[in-house]
Amino acid sequence: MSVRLEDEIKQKAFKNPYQKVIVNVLYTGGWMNLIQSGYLKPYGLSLPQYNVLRILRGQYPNPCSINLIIDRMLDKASNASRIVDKLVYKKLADRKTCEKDRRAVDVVITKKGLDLLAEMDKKSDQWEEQFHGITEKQAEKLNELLDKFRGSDFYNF
Amino acid sequence: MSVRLEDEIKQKAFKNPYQKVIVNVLYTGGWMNLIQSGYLKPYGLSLPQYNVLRILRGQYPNPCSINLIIDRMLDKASNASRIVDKLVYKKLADRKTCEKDRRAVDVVITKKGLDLLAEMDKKSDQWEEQFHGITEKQAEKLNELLDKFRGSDFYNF
DNA sequence: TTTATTTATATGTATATACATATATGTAGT
DNA sequence: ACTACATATATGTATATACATATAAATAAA
Repeated sequence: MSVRLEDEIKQKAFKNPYQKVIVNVLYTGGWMNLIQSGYLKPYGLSLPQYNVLRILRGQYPNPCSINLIIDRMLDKASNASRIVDKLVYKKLADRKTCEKDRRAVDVVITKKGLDLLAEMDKKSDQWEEQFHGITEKQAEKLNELLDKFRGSDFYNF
Repeated sequence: MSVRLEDEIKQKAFKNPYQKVIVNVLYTGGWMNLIQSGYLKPYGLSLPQYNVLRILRGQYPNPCSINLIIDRMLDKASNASRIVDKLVYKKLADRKTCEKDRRAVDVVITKKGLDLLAEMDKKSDQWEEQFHGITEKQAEKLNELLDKFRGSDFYNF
């Protein structure tokens, strides 16, 4: 039941292992997104909406500014305010102008939002088990290699 | 100059290494996309457009059907035909109805498309070196772990 | 042959990202 | 106070994905 990447994308082979890492990381990310979407769908949330909602819960009962949300988001988003729009529309979050700095907004998760996340938490362990195809030691090694791989960041090509 | 994921996304810690792998893969993918976009931008191509163009070159001088393109694409796209639209508009590809099966289309890369890719090839080695922060052996190990990680696919939650 | 089903592609809609720019408020320099 | 600049957020545009559905051609069934 092994799933070799070369098979899945029907490519002969890679020029070198680095090329394969590039494709492999993107492919694995896409695969995870698919699974994650399946998990989120019954709750009517997109992945970015879910992530922002969890960021809001992380600060609760304190408010988040849009900048704080952007800071915490994985994929830098210039549209955090539009994602918050959706959450506010669904009444999962409240937004009002910040008293101290009237340029900023205070975004807070609502009771409805907290309840929804609590509901989702019940299934999250079960969901995460899909990703336990490797041992804990291997997962640590994988993280170490990914971190090191990104370390090349400073080339700044 | 190490770039620990916990620092970058300002999170305390992860519950377990599996959770970190999930975030790490997505984060690394986003990081790669950023770098890749920087590389593609001067040529006026988006990443999907670039990938499809390379698929077309891979078949040249034979034509590709939309289905073949979808098959070869990393991230299954229901909109391969719209990406081809853009390439045709930029005269990087030609599209015409297939003679043998008039439901299908024959998509072929143009001379202009081949020239563009040739131009880009010159810089691709230089670009890929950004991803050589690990040794070749480590890259192989990384691939092995990612493959194994995805092996859990069959849970089908 | 007529009808039904499958297949290949295209299109419409909602949501998302990336990028540029607009707007309003805050802050610093003079 | 006045001006210049920085900051926080919002908005517009182009492109992309995911999903559902439409259209037309091919194939199978009757």
